[in-house]
Amino acid sequence: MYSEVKKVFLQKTEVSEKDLNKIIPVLEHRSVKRKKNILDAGDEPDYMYFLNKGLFRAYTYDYKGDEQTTDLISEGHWFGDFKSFISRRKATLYIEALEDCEVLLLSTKHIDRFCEEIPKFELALRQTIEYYFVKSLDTAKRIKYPGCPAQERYDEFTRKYPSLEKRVPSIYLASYLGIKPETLSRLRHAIGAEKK
Amino acid sequence: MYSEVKKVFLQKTEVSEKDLNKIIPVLEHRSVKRKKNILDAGDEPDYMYFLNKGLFRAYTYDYKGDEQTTDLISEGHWFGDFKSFISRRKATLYIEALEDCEVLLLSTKHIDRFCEEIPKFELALRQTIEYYFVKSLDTAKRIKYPGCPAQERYDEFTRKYPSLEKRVPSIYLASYLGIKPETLSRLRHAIGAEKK
DNA sequence: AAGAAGGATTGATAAATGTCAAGCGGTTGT
DNA sequence: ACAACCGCTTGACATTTATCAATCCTTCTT
Repeated sequence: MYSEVKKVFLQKTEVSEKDLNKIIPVLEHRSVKRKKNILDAGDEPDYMYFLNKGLFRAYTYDYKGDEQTTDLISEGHWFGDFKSFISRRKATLYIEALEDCEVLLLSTKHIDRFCEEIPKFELALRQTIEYYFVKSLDTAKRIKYPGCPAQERYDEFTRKYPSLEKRVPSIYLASYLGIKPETLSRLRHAIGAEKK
Repeated sequence: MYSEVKKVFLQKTEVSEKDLNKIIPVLEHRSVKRKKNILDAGDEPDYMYFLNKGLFRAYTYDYKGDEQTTDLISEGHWFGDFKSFISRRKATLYIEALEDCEVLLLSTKHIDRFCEEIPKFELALRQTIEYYFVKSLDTAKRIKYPGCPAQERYDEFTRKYPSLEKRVPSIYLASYLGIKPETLSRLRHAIGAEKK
């Protein structure tokens, strides 16, 4: 149950085994069924989440009122509405399970306490936020430049996340890539044809 | 010379007047002529910048080798290659003056020292990074969703930064919006016609 | 002041992608 | 098992935007 989150802490941060013994016990556990949301816009910034098993997508509504998938979250990652967490304002994101999921929860209160008590935890938190900062810079870069064909973005995605491509339903992947499902379908088929 | 940076510190952070007296004296000053770069990809993460006067743009090269303007920086803001600064790796951005500029520089060494000596400075730095984090999330959202016409993005820009619209040369604004200069020109003209 | 260079406009055309509509499987629930 | 539904695919067409080329207009240089 906790082996994955321990591994991530030990490999990616400087938090010690001893500190982990304080953190692990306060983690809550939650199962989230497919199609259920673990977070909705308007929720208080009460938790950050760690994904043990399953797959989530984050989405918002665009200027037209249509859902737009902004992020895909796979196992072994901390996630949540970082913007909400940082600013301590209500969430603006929705986060939905694409598969049945197992999640560990760390409350904001505990996070604040650990930041005071465990210097390396504060560092780890900052690094995690920075990681997502850099990721969002890359996302901004990814989405669309004049003349950059959707093909390019799709290829990059399959290169980067080969395993996700099959797990994510086309509608959400298309939205994530900034295209329509029909276009994605055609891209995929065109590739098959190209390779003969 | 330092009134603007003082104002920003006092208004946007909890750094005290007394702390400022330690910070201001170590600020370096640099003039940057139009079309000159204050930062190039490959540079060491040695400084963060504060823009006193003028206008900068940040750019990178896309998959085709074409310049892409990723950011526009106006007076009264801290700027630099945050990704490079956070990770302490060489810069990947280019930052070019669009007008003759006056810049204050704060070295990474001093930043690290102030982080140790002035708790509120560390907080201010984190807040600044978080501000840009949120901004980059919005940028990612801004650029392109399926069916979102360039018009929409252009309108949003003029609403948000009415003063910048006239100062930024069309080629760079177009690139920032993710369209070609010709398209931007047509959009602008179409608006005039619409309003009759 | 004349010429050169670069930016901005305009027009014609082509390419990419969205839209709408229909049909095809596979899954789910009763 | 059957019907209803949902997600995916495919086709025809419309729209948006890029591309290419020509010209105009500033600004800068000499």
